[in-house]
Amino acid sequence: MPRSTKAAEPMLVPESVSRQPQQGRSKASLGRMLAAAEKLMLERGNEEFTLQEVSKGGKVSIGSIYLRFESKDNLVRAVIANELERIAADEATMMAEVVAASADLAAFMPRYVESYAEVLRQHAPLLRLSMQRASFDPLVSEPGKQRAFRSEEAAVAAMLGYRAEFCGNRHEQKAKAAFHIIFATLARQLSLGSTGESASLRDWAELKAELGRMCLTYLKQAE
Amino acid sequence: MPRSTKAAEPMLVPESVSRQPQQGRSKASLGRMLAAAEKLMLERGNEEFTLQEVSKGGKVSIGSIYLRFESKDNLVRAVIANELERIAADEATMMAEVVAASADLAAFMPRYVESYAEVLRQHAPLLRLSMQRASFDPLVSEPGKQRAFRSEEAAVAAMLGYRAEFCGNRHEQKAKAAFHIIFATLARQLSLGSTGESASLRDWAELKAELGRMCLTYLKQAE
Amino acid sequence: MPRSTKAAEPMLVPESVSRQPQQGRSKASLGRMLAAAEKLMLERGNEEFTLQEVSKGGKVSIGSIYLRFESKDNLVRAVIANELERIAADEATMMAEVVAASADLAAFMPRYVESYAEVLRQHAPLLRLSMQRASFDPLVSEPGKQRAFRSEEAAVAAMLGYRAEFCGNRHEQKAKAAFHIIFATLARQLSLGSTGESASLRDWAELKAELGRMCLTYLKQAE
Amino acid sequence: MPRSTKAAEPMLVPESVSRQPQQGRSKASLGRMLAAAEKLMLERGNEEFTLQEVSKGGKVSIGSIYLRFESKDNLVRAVIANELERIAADEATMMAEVVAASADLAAFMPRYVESYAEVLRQHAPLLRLSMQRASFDPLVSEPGKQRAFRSEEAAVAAMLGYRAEFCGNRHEQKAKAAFHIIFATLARQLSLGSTGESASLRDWAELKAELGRMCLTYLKQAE
DNA sequence: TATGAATGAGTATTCATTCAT
DNA sequence: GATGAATGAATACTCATTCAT
Repeated sequence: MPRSTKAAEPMLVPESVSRQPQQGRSKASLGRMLAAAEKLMLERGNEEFTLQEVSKGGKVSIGSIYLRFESKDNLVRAVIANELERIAADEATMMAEVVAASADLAAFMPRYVESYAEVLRQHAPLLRLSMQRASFDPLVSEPGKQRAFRSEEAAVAAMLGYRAEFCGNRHEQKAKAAFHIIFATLARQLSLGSTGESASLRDWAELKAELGRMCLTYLKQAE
Repeated sequence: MPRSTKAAEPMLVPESVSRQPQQGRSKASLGRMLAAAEKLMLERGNEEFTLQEVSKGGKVSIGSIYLRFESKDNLVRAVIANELERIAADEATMMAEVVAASADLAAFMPRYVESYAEVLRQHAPLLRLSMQRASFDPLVSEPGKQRAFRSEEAAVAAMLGYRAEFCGNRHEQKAKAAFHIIFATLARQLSLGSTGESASLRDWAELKAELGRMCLTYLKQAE
Repeated sequence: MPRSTKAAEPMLVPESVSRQPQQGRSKASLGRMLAAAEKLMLERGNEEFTLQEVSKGGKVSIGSIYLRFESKDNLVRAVIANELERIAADEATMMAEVVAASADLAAFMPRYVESYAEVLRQHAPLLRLSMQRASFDPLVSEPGKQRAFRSEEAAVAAMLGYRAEFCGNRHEQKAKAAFHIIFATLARQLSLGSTGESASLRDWAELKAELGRMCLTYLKQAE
Repeated sequence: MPRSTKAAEPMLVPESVSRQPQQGRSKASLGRMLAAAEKLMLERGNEEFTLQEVSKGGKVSIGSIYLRFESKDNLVRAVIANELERIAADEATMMAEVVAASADLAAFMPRYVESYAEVLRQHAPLLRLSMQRASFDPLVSEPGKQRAFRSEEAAVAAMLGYRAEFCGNRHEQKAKAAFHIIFATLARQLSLGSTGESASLRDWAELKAELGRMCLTYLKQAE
């Protein structure tokens, strides 16, 4: 793809890039082509595979792929969209569990950092591909932004559940800042944004601990 | 490049990817080809240009390019290496100025965050390319890590200059954590890691302020 | 079709390319597919359409098309054959009227040229497609020749009805020549043979008049 | 080609579709690719060949073809343009000879018909391809029209050289009509416009004779 | 040194035809 | 009879790299 995309519906749910609701045999073959494509994307990179390979690996004909997807680009987007849906679900579950288990902010913050890190870590490989692609494909970046915004809302809401413990009065603002800083730090450590210069701190576990501590101190003690 | 790299010398100084110390006319034409390549990379992306275009834009023959660089990949790496050197220089200057102007940690932290953000912002476009490429090219990611490590050392040293004000006794560890968190947050906000999901906080200026405040509180008050 | 044709029955009546005498619903759907194909052929060219499109436009399944026609080629031939039948009918009617209305050769010739031109003009679009296809498909060119031969016979017979006025004694030969020249000139002017270089005479009406005059003079006065 | 063409310079001289004036080895390889393409076009039809085949047959690399021609379409156009130039030259020579050898119109007309028929016959195969292509490619049809117009001018001028013998006073008009009728008849007989329904007159030699006679009678005796 | 013409492997996409239902 | 999902062969074009001059 020469780094440009057509008109474009802004949503990246699997339905917007795939073609028809499938069932039975069709659904199975759709699954096989998505799985084959995902495998290749993870091994080689977002676009570094051929449809020939997907056809072979997924035991589907080339024509079948074009029956479901308008283009190779849309196949790539579908793989990403699928993963983003799984992540959103995991994130929601995680957040509910963390809130339920945390009596106060001091319990919440480290647990949240740790759990969020784990969710991201589990999905890191495809998340990385998703973010790489988002850097030039609006059909991926737009819905990605939506999703990030909903993550922020959920996290901010959870923190504000402990607002009685907050210091100062810019509660929401501070919660937002905390979320951004947490996400940025975790993403970087998991090399989501890129691989390059991350992971130089000997102890990643340690950074997570400091991150929780920092946010806790910030929310409770910064004016 | 199909995501693989040959032998691979681990350094990415301009000399390791370029061929020989140039002089006079040769040096000028080397400059023109680097400038032409950089322009194209910024306009289109890391590899989305042809050597034909570099040849035209830089008024150098294709043969000349291969006289200086073993491959197109090495040309790309040289452009990146050049920029990384400029960044390192700017960063060192910036750090010296910030330290000189800051009497205590409360003065240092916000000024450092602000100034570092500015340095990164100025170099963001090529830095973005550099990080994209680092995600699959060890010849870019390895030296990138080195450079990041030196940035960390400098920042940690600067913060430790104010260690008397630190709370607790894990001084170095906390300084390292602060640096990581600052860098990750700034990088993300500048879309260095990718573009996708960044920049959802209304006020980027505000995030920088919070970031400084958070680190300050953390260093001075977290046990 | 890569310019080759199988076995090949030499007739191109609709029955030879279609499969069975249809009736009721089937006949209606046959009509719809022929109409849809004709529409597409006129819009885009002889083969520049897909069966998918015929299926959609004619509200018939792809399978249905293959139930009636052995191949896409035969569908195209059927569209052409249908049109050729319509033309033959129009031509016969036209000829009868012209003869009935013409007392002598001086009345007949211009009227015939004019009327024949009108018949060809009305059918020009499909006639053009027919002739394009005939250039490489014997299944179209062979029956086309038959039809042209019958046109010639009818025209020659009509002219010979006025043989008393002919000069010289190679009556039939001259009538044939006149027919050929008339047909060739009209066909060219209507861009039947191709589009290219036709229609450069300012006044097409004028050319028809000259054509009639020329043939009249030729038949009555050439030795 | 999906039957549409870009902006388009209206001329179809070899220079407008080819890329650079060649010399030496380059010129030879350009010649080989044109010859190979022409051979394939004559065997199969205008576009019914692959560049792979041209590469093999002409002993040139695919890349070389694209070095000379922007597209396969332009290669086809170049083959046609070359032939059109040769035809124009032959036609001019022929016309000069015919005029030089003809004392009066009675000598000129049959000789002209005969000679023009011969020129067209010699070039018939490629001329046929040219006209087929012209039916949908303006880059071929436009210059084709120009060329036809110049043919008309030359023929009309030649006939008017004998205007003293003309009857009536619409001299130019009649000469034009005669040319059109001659060209149309010859073209049709040579199956230039298509193949289909031509050549049904037993004796093609005879038709040419009648054609000459008809035009002669027309010019000298039609009022 | 310097040039830039020549090379040719590699790949997304279309669409006539088949055949299980 | 009717359907339309599945098949997969076939092909124009790009561009990094080489090497004769």
